Amino acid sequence: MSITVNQIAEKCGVSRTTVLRALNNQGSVGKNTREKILSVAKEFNYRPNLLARSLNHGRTMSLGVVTINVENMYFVQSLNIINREAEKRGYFTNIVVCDESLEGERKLIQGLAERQMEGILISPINKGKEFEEFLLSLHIPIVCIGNHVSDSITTVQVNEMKAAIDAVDLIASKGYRKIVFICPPLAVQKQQNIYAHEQRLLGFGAAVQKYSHITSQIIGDQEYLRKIETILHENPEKKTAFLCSGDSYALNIMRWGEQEGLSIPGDFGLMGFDNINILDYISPKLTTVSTNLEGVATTAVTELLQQIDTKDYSPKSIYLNHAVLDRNTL
Amino acid sequence: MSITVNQIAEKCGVSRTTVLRALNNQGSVGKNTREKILSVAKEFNYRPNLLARSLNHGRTMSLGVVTINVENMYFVQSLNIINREAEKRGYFTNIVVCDESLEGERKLIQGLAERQMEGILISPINKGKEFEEFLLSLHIPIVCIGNHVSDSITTVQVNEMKAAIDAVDLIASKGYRKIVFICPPLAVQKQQNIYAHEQRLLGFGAAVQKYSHITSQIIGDQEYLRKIETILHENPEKKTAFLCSGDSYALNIMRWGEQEGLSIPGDFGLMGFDNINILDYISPKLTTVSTNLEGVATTAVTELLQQIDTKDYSPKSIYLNHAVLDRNTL
DNA sequence: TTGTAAGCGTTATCAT
DNA sequence: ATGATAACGCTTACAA
Repeated sequence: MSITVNQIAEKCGVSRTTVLRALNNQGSVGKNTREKILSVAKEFNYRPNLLARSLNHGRTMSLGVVTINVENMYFVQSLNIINREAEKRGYFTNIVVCDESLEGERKLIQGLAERQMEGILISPINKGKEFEEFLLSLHIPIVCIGNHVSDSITTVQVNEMKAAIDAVDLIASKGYRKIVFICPPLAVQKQQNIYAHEQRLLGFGAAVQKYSHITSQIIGDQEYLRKIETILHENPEKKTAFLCSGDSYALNIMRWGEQEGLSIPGDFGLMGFDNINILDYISPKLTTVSTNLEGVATTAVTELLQQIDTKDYSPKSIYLNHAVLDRNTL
Repeated sequence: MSITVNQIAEKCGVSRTTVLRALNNQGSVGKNTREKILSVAKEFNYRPNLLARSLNHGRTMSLGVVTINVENMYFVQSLNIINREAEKRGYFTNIVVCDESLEGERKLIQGLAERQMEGILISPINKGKEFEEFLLSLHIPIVCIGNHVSDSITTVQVNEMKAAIDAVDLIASKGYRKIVFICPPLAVQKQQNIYAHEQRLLGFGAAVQKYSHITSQIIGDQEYLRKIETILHENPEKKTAFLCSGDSYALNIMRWGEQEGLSIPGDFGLMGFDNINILDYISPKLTTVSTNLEGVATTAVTELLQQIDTKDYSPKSIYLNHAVLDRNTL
């Protein structure tokens, strides 16, 4: 605990108002008193208690950011951007990690609200009516990044469905005759928010219909490597590509392919989603879709700060553009 | 803003003391009053203001963690661990990002202290007497992870010097005749805390002396790729290995080698430091040194929490064991 | 130039 | 079973 204004006042034999005036350089203070106050403050390392300050003027100048899991890589890239943007505007950014727990995410959001964060950014793993109501009940500006909870909550995202359609079009244009979509287990949909993946899946379904000569398949479970193996064995002649709803699936497939002595795109085509930053280190260069995380993050903070400023929390849906990155695995 | 205890009291026509008793389920409250209070609280989404609560009993149950840059990968791996460990003990973890700015780091630490964090974890990029005094002046438990500031500040780390010696020994045992150490620009040492790298460099120097048949060289600037090229051209017959003080240098060298059509370890040996988690996705498997981040992080939180509990902030230096990971690039 | 008093929302102590 | 009061550290009128 550092010294308080009251203690300084006592030590200097003046009132705390005077101390405040000296410390904050406002109002007028006698030269001697000012000097004495400042010297005592320095000597005892006076440091304002921001809890007290915030408590009385009702502002903390702090934002909360809930992140799933820092090893996840996806959302992590946004954190620097969010932080930089918030700092420019004088806000302090508090990041908390929910470690993939649905319950944990709720508790953290609650905790941030109780700590009087002025706004919260999330890429939520919770979903559903109850969660929506929970968020709304906080009466704090909240912006969702990537994952959509409800139209009553502001969301910044890319059009994932359209992105998936573009991805399929690219694959089709390269002459593939079979496209397999790899995504998270569909069973978790009931509890967990995988909106982005769902949208991509929808896009995939819509897109493959356009190509009557292309067969399609969906793999939605953890055993995808084994299934891929089967597929490649059963249709050795058919030019097959795997479209992954997430680069990390693609990376695992690359690693597996390497072990099996398969070449990409020689033996099969591969495409990811998200353009996570570790792709820079990986070869061959993965063909993927950039979901414009930088743009999404920047827009999300800007929107959040604007809601705080204007006190207008009316929900918006903001869509940014994605980009198909045609690299070396198709 | 949610409803406050006072407002509930007013609405229910009772005193705030009674409201508190009802909300916290302690003391005795009449059945009717209790029900009324609880229903009003629920209706208006009562949420305790933790700023006020903390102000009152002087505890925030929050820890601050300062991270350099989430793209950096090195420290990021610890964040989940820190968070998990702190949560077990009932603490809330606030992560802030300093974005590689020396000034930023100081400001953030200050900000965390002003927000009454009960303890702070840092892998500091600042160094020197002044910074040390700054940290000490906060009178808050602080634990440094990896980078050392001064013996007056508790630090949890591995013996980097010994680790570097072990690395050199491994390289020597594989028959290399020239070892080149790649590290950050030495010019930044004056301002920036690169203690771990300095220690590794010292270890490197000490180790190569033991081998009279091995020549050594140190590259401490950004142009290392060009210099490596020159070295390989000039001594084509000499078996050369590059020991990098950080896996990301090694990854860049791998990428470059690939572009140049060089094979590892065929054309040169390569070894990194830290065992960052993206190595899992990279092939060939990089030979490196694990600096036991998990252990360091766990120990750091535990130590921090202990200091908070016991109110004994006396500085310690805690060393954990490293492990040389002999994989496929030597 | 300096001080007094009330208030932010919560809690703890001591009454009734 | 309920309430009054002071306190945490800071801010902001409003005096003097």
